[in-house]
Amino acid sequence: MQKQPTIRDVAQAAGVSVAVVSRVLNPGSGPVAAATRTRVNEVMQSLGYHPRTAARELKFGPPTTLGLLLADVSNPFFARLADRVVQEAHARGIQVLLMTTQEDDHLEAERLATLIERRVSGIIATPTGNNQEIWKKLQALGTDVVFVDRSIPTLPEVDVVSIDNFESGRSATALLAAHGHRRIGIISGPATSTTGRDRIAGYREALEAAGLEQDELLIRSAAFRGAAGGDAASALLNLEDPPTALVVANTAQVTEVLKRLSHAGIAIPGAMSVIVFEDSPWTELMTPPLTIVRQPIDLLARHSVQLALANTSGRAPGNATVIRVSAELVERSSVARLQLAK
Amino acid sequence: MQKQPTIRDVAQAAGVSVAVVSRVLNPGSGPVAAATRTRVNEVMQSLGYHPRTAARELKFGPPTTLGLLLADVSNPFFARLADRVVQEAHARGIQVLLMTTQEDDHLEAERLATLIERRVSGIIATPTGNNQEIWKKLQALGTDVVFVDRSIPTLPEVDVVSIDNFESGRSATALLAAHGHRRIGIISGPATSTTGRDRIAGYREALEAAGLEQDELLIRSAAFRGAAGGDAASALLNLEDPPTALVVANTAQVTEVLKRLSHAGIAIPGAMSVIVFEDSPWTELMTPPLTIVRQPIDLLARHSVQLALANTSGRAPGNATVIRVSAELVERSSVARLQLAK
DNA sequence: TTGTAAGCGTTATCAT
DNA sequence: ATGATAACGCTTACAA
Repeated sequence: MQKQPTIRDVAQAAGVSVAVVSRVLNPGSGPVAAATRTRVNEVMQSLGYHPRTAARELKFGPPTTLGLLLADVSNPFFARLADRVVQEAHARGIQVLLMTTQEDDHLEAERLATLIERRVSGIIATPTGNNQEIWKKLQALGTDVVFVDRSIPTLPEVDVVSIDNFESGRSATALLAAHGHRRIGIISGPATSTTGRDRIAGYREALEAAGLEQDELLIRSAAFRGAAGGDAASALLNLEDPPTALVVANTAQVTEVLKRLSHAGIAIPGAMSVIVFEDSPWTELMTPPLTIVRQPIDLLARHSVQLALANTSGRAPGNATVIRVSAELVERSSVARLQLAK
Repeated sequence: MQKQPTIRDVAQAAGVSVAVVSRVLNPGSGPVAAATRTRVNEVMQSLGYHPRTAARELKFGPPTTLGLLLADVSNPFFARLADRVVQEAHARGIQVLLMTTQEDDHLEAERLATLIERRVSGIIATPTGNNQEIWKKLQALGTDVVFVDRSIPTLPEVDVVSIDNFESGRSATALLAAHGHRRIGIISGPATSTTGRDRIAGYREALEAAGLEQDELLIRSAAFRGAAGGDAASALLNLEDPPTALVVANTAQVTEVLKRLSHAGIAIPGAMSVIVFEDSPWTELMTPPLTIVRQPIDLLARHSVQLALANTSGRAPGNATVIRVSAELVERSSVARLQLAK
């Protein structure tokens, strides 16, 4: 346990002033003789000197840290997003403070408070939907806020990066309709989430285009986490006229749904066609391999980091950047033509 | 974009000195009249004041940030570990700086450098195995370093939290031997990783206990990431006397291995029994449900955070804390009795 | 090319 | 109970 050397120690040991040391630390900041530079560098080396970030940040606001506020990192989708965001950020010399909300807006508020205190330059978040005043304040403070995956409709001034949920919901549903299904169920996130809302809108559009009747009973909003997805599945199965096809619009819910189907002895795709929003490697290893909507996580991450670092602080209100990347419908074997024979 | 109010602004607006404001900010630090306190609080509220962490950190070394340096967050095991670590840390008011190495020791060195500059109080890491001097230096600097999941044998002075890899490898292998298998293959991490090393040691022990011959050809070390696991599987299958059972000792490799088996038309568990170190929900949904070694991620996370925050800086060398939690062998259906009939 | 000194926002030690 | 004021480690005019 040794005491950390400061810039002053280095200066003294090298026989120069702190200003000189600072200049060799930040190259562009001023002239320094080549000989002095190497000498100072040597001293830093031998002393094991490392400039202290906290002290640096004190001078100018630090565009050196990004907040990443996710619902839940144990969800593979968010985990991979985090992985990519971290890599993108590091490539630009930016560090990432990771926080989770567990979909709890109270926790979210707490996290945002510490993010404010840290004066992070940008925040990439999957917002719970509440805490709107805080988000506004953050922006007013000059923080670059980017919503990823979902957004808050009543906060149009915030940048958003997500897939085209409407189109994804539409095309998934259309695929099922094209296979002859007339009773198509959809399990989606909470009604407050734009993700769920847009996917359901796309779903409705597809039904209409296919001339199918819309039945509100077939539309289930379930919490993102926990067993809610499974409960929704059970409810659908217990309908007097149950669906023959399912769009499961959330990663965390898929496993629950599949468990229920399996327990109920409902075969995929024989008795039930399934499409899921998910892209884990294991979807391909299932029996049968699952037809999925693949989200381009790399793109989501790249755009998010880019926006969060854009320093668009002083822009006119109303012109938020909205980036919608298209998701890919990957057809495998969990969707089959409807068996007309009962 | 408004300028952030400082403690001085608050003091002025409240008609008091900065010292008083500081005292209401840090309750135990000194007396302040109840009336003044509420007035100051009101002013802070209306001004939207938030104390700046960077300035605080400048004074005393900040036990307020933890570095979490993982190989890869897209790996579900690490992702869930990250999730738990973040929650544990937040519960104690600590923030987490997330970094990844991609198993690249050069990247690791860079990340460690920034962690040093940030003066984090502790680091939880899955080390690549190199950069030993840097780890030592970190400790000398008083940083609480904790290796999780794996460790570096030549760095015995670092705290470690992991499952009992030896026992896990042993019991998994013993289970296969008990099912009559005599040719048991193991695919593990790189030989440099303690994780792989210990699991293989346990594997050997089990073979010996069962009176089975050890064949080095059945032991495959493969890189943690990429398709290496699949290649190892192929190599094993091409042996003149191929194994009838497999222990796959790494999360990321499992999917690759299963793909190869599937492509080769080798049925599980009919033609090949399989045990994997993995605990994603999907292992249960596979056909057949996979027999797994389940790692108690919660415990790993909790102990790691605890150690990383223990501030054991000044302890005598040599008495590093090593915590081994036991993993659970969950028997499902991917292990079957060896079919003697060829 | 190098050195001096004044901040950055906060806490802590004195006095008052 | 409150108020000046000196740190903390670094950057940056401005001087030399």
